[in-house]
Amino acid sequence: MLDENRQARPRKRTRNAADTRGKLLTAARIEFAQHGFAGARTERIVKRAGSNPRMIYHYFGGKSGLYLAVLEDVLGDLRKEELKIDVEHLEPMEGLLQLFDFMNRHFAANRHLVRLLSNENIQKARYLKSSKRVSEMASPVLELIKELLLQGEENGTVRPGLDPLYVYVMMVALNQFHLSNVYTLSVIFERNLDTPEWRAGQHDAARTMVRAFLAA
Amino acid sequence: MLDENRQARPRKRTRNAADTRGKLLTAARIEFAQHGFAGARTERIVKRAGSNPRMIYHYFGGKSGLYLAVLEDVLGDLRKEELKIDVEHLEPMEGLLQLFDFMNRHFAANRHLVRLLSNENIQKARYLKSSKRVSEMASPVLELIKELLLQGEENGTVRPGLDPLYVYVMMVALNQFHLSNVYTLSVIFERNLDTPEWRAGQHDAARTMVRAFLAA
DNA sequence: TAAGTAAGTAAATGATTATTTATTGTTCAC
DNA sequence: GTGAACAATAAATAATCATTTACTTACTTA
Repeated sequence: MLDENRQARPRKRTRNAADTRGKLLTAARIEFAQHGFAGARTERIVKRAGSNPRMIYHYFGGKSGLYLAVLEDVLGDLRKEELKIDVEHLEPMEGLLQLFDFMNRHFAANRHLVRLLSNENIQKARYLKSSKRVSEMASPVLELIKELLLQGEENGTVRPGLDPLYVYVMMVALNQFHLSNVYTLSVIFERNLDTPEWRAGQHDAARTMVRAFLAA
Repeated sequence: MLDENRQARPRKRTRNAADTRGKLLTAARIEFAQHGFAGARTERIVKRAGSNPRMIYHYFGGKSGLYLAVLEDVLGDLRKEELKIDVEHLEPMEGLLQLFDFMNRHFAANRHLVRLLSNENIQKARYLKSSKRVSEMASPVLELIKELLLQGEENGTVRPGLDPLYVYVMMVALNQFHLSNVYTLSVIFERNLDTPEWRAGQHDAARTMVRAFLAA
């Protein structure tokens, strides 16, 4: 059986553009998240995708093009999820907290997103800047926060005069920081913070914090 | 004049171990912060330090050794600053808020620290783990927070039952996130967040948040 | 069914870059 | 002052890696 594959292996060559492209994209997402742009190796990407180097050029024009595609892909996913959020019918405070929980879930479930953004920041958003699709990615969540804050202000349940962008950034900070910094924190404090328990505790504390801040 | 330097330039060779080592370290700090480990180029480091490649091996054993030295150096600086903090004589709440302000100042003034940690996290603290000096770096701030929380709990000015580590991590998160993520945030929201004004506003909001959270 | 185009493979290439080698200059202890 | 150890330089080397070239195989459609 093995001998059959050993030397020649005619390797019935399938031909499926969408599939190959998709596999490269997924493999690249993992590689870039794990090593950053400069640390990523095309060879590893290609190997994981079960393809070969030439295909990166065929579909994406090169390593940079592939990287940008990954970035757009991942941010697109976030956007898609965000559009599903339905909190406008809730009490403002409850709505804002559910938004917070949504972020928490999304980031926890998409660690590569956090890593990719972290890496992209180190390079001062060099690649993201060159994306023609950025405008599509502006978070609809900001608008949502704005409305909820306004409603809450009106019915007296939310602290007045808050700037939506600050609120958004702080929410993301509290949900993302512990994820993107678990490793160094764990080493420095000689304690493994990369556990579901710790994350649950941190989310709890963070949620309390947000509520205390938003309350009138 | 120019001709004199042109071809031979005997280049009176000075000999100063501490100085050369220091210059390499500083140049490396900038380079690694700007490009991450994989993206950093020894050639650029050496050029900026006015030295030459061989010296990296002479003093640090190689690129990895230099990187680790930078990391330890930067964290050592943080530690040194932290030991100067004197807030134990203050009211607990005031003390905690001043701690928060200290962090804000330190991170804002040491952007490379933020970047280096960010990059180190992408690699899952690979190099930091191998440091023999990590134990020296455990932040004394954690103990400080613990004491202040206790005092505040006793005199009824601070919310009881808070875990110092969560408090610490959230404080760092609120002070660091907007720094390590300015670039992507700026692109996504099509608005320059890398300004003193924006940072001041964010610090203000964050401070209010911390106070609201800590209050009894 | 033949021609043309897209998808896929294998291997070479060429650039970049960390690391070494070989050598020279400087300092300091004795 | 001499020699041993250290510091510095320049140039070579060896490894790594993105990118190309040349070629083969599958699919489409006219």
